[in-house]
Amino acid sequence: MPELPDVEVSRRYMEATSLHQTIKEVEVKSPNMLGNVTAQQLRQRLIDSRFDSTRRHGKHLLARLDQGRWLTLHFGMTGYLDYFRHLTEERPHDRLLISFANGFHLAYVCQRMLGGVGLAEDIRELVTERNLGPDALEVDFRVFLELVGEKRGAIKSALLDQHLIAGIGNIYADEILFQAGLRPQADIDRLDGEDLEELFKRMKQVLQTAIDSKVDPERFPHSYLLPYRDKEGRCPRCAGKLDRTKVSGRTTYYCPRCQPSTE
DNA sequence: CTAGATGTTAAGGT
DNA sequence: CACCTTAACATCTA
Repeated sequence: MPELPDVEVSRRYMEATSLHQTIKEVEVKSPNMLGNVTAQQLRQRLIDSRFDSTRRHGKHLLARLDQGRWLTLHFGMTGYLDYFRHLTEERPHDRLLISFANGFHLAYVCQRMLGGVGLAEDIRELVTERNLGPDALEVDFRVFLELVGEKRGAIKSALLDQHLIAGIGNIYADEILFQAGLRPQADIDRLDGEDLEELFKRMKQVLQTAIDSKVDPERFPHSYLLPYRDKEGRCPRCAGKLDRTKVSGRTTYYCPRCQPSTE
């Protein structure tokens, strides 16, 4: 679930469900997911406070508490939010459970526990602490060029590097490169200004389109790679068989015809 | 039973 | 230093 578009959709979900309600109870179900706070500190900060706004930076979601400070959530590979009324027995993957005065609950669910929960003074603190680059939806072309220009190696590695630009993960890196017609393994040094401009535009477009589609692959444009991203998958543009390889240690799908080698 | 999965980081090698 | 690959984290599914 959780790359930039997924986190943005979660942010809007939280915004639509969980603001301005007094927090009555906080249960830390998996204390090992807490980063820079203890369960006790987190409970103390949250209980009797209310969320009054949310922000996102890259794959991090932040919610401001009206008594100061921000709750920070990272979803790892399997995290999401669930706002619901009735608490049932079997919710094995709830890691943090927040209960509001109106009787509803907000659960931070994370099966694989690769994410994390913490507190931050403000967004700047989080960005500095995690050494994050600018958010992929906010970065402008000039800065994008500067950042990418100081990297070497495969272009996909640069897109995945949260310290360079924050928000893009394995799935959307492949989608962006497919839309830009660039091979994921392409050496950054071999890309010209036109390639980089196309990449920048497609990065914005793909991320925004995914958000607008509520990250539901069925709503994605038919020209998108994502639904075909599996063995036996075929290119939505030329119908040729996709290639599968590893880049930056991550499984990578691309169309060898529509994403020509820069050799 | 095994391999692999949307993330991040540490460790070792080139 | 900068890059690459691998393993590890905890858990489930094909």
